[in-house]
Amino acid sequence: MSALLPVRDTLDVIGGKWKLLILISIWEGNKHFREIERSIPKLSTKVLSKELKDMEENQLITRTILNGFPVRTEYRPTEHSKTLEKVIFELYNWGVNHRKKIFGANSEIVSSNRT
Amino acid sequence: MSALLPVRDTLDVIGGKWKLLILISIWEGNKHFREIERSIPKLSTKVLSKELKDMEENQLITRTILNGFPVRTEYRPTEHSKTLEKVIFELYNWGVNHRKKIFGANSEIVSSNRT
DNA sequence: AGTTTTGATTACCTCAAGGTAACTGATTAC
DNA sequence: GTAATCAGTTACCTTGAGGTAATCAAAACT
Repeated sequence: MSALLPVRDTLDVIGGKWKLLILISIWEGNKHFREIERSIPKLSTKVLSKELKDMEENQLITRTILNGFPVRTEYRPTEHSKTLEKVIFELYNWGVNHRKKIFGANSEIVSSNRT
Repeated sequence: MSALLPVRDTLDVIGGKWKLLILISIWEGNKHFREIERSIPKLSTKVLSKELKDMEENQLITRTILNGFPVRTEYRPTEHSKTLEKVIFELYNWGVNHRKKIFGANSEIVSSNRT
């Protein structure tokens, strides 16, 4: 069944290692390239650059170049990006519940095997 | 922020190319290995085998071996798996909306560049 | 004996996401 | 002139998900 296409679309938009972290960083108020980069440990400029492009294409953020002294770019979240909050909340919710189901009581202790 | 850990968990469980297709196939009533395999074009036995194991670990399905003639295994969806329906619906919903936003009117025509 | 069907496992290959690191170009400050 | 800061780009490498194909074991049928 390809009623799954829209699901795939969504997963493409928020999937991958960095997209959500970057989006949240921008939601939190980080506007400039280096600012966002510094707010996320281990994130490289190459990956950030690519992800920001993707996110702009998907209309999750806007990019504005401020001409001036040491050249600044400003990234801002769109209203459209805010509609993701509900989706993310559902994913979060299910995840919390799933952890309880799988690990029981000690959900916090087990499985910190992710970067 | 690692409040994203549960989100990652959820994405791990439903992410990847095949997991949702397999889950839906089982939801639809397919019970046996070959039956599931045949219901999903291009899915190889190796991948199916691996995904079914993952899904069993994540308590989305149960596996029962029926001893008999040409050995049969029975896969069945759990109640826990049903709690994913809401999540999938949200992903679907957002995806549909996103398509409209990005492609406008001709959402159906554009971007069938996925297998 | 040989083929078919079930449910897999194993070895090998491919490809894209992501990681590493060096470099560009513009401008201001030292 | 040299360094620093901003916003990237480019070339190269690594890793893991997934694809391909052969093989295994057990029983039933022919």
